[in-house]
Amino acid sequence: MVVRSQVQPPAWQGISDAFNSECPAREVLDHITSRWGMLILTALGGGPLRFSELHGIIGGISEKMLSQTLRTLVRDGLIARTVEPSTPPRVSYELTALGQGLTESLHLFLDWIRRHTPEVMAAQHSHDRQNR
Amino acid sequence: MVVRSQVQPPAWQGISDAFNSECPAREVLDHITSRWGMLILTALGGGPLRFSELHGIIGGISEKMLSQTLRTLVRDGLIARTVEPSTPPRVSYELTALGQGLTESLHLFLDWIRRHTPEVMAAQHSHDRQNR
DNA sequence: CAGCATCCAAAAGGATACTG
DNA sequence: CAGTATCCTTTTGGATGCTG
Repeated sequence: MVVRSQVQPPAWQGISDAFNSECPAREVLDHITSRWGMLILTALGGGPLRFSELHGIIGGISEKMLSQTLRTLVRDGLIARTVEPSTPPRVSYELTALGQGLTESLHLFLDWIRRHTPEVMAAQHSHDRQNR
Repeated sequence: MVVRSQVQPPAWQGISDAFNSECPAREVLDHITSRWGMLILTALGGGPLRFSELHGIIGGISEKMLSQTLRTLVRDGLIARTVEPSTPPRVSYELTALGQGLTESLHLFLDWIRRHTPEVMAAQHSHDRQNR
């Protein structure tokens, strides 16, 4: 998942460590900003949800990718998985304290997107007219 | 780039429109959180940079992906491309007003990652020991 | 320098079928 | 219900070579 570039200087210091492809922060960034990671984390911001609820809320995700992304995020300590041993089994996912802190900055980011998507669409159309 | 799922209800209303795979906000989200988009936008937060400077700063990116991602972000109106007609040509990229606003929430997000990467790594190792 | 075009390898991701 | 396993398609992305 992390690109290993051999030509990096040994102790690169920049605006963010994530610029360094060797840094573990880059892996964390990749997990969170993966195609479905951000949507899953944001969905759980409203409280615990079960597998099928997540599947219903997030449009277009396959069961495979939901389960796969959840596993990664659970391993990262951002999401907790709870199993109620019943039949049928009830499995719910919720943000850990760590994940909770993350989603606060995440919400600001998604809010920005929601508010400014019209401007971006306008820019796209304007750009497409230029290059016709 | 956007997944077209036909079973979405016509007027889905959720926490964020990005949950709807039909919504243009999802495309904007994908562009920004694409593998290199976030790093490029953050790098430009410090001021205008030329193509080769970006290539040097962002570890592991190929010229192809840099150029491709830049084109998308320019089309989205987040980045401006300026050409000085000289030989050799000097092309510089900088954030537009729109892109500037975005990077503010982006910085909060990357800051969180930088501060909490150690906790995530600890969680990963703890999780790996559990499932050994 | 700042790229685009082409080709190819690798990874991501979807559909389907199946399990406890 | 909550997944896993398999297969297969699509997408991503790197390497290389070429251009104004």
